[in-house]
Amino acid sequence: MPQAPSTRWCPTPEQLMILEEMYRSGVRTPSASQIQQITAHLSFYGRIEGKNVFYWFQNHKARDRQKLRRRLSRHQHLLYSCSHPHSLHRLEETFHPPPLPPPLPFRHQTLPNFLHQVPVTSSPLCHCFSGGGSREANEGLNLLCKLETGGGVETPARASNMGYGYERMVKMDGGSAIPQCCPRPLKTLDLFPTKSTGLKDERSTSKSSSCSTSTNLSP
Amino acid sequence: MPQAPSTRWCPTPEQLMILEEMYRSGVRTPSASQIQQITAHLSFYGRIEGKNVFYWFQNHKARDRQKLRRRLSRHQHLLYSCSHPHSLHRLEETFHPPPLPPPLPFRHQTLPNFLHQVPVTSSPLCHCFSGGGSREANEGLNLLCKLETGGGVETPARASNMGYGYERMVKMDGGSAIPQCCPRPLKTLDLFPTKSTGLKDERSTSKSSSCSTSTNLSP
DNA sequence: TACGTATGAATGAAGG
DNA sequence: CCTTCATTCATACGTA
Repeated sequence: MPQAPSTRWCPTPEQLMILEEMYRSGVRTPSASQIQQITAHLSFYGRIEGKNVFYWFQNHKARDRQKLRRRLSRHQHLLYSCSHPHSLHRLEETFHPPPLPPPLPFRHQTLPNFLHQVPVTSSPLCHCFSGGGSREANEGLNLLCKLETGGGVETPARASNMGYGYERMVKMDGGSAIPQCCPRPLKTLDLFPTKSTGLKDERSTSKSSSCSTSTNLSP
Repeated sequence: MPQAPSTRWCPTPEQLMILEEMYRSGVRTPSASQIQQITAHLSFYGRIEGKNVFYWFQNHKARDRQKLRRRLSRHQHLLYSCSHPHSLHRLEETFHPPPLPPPLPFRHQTLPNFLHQVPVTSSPLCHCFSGGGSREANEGLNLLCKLETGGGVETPARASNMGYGYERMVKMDGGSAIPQCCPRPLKTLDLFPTKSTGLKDERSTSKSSSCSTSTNLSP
């Protein structure tokens, strides 16, 4: 049997190749229609859904960035100790030998074609998903910049100024009408009997939390 | 050590259960005071902040909408392909029946209640946060209506609002955008034509300086 | 058999 | 609300 209703999508070699090619070409965050097209095309090589494409790019980009960040921080340490801030800028160029295809400046090789809507492409598929170039193009540098500046201090304040959504709301409310009752579930409100079945799996001991929706009790 | 300063909140099973129950009951965008109350209650089951509740609802709502959209979109595709047997593109949804876990159905059993603005709540907690039932009530229908109407045909110019995460695109593609992507790598296919009607569509093209996909050599 | 890695998928959190 | 990012979960696969 070919396979059971595999729960998870797995790219076929062709699909993967194409996806990577596109990524290399600069596609990082394909738009709705792009994904649609990509999906349509890739579906020729095997089962695939839009979300797969979406996730693929999302993950790929994130991981790419992650690696880069890792490396950067590592090297940063070295340089940092040398107390030569300006050298950081050349960092990436300095050390990104060949391990992974960094957000290379595709701009000057393949993308331009798309930008002109000229079908000339190394790969038959790519030009279809050109998207824009500049954005992705800058992305690489941008990332580097961000990383560089952020360096070791990541995630700025999180409590101070939460953001637009919630914080603001709270402010508006001014904290007035809500007389936060008791810190514990009111007796009357005992809805769901807290099953003592031990659902509390919670890896509290773990360093962080995880959130697996219980909806997935699969094998 | 109970736990390190976990960076991220993760709902305990109880919290999650309650939140879901409330959501099912119609709570979609709790007000500040509601959030506070909810938070107060949930805090009994574990650490939790108002913003967590806030985000949870926001994300959950979006996700829920995604599913709906996806559903509709799939439906569309089916219909589309039916009325257009000519369509070459075989959408994944079209030919792979039920390979993936069905996006469990919207609680039509519960929603109706709100529609009547009847605070019928299966859980004792709910009534505390009933807020304006009607509001949420309409929200549900509203969403459905919107999706249904917009889904089918050439969606006016409402491509702007799509889910997030991933489905945002699915919606856009709606049925109009899909060019004729052959099931196999074409030689010269037109890039995404319909791109975006006029919405922001910030991505691919850097800043929509003026043109769309064309040469957008950065400044 | 037991880890370590790669990666699809999911979701909390923000920014705007 | 929309979009993106970061983290994390779960699993398949490889290697010792």
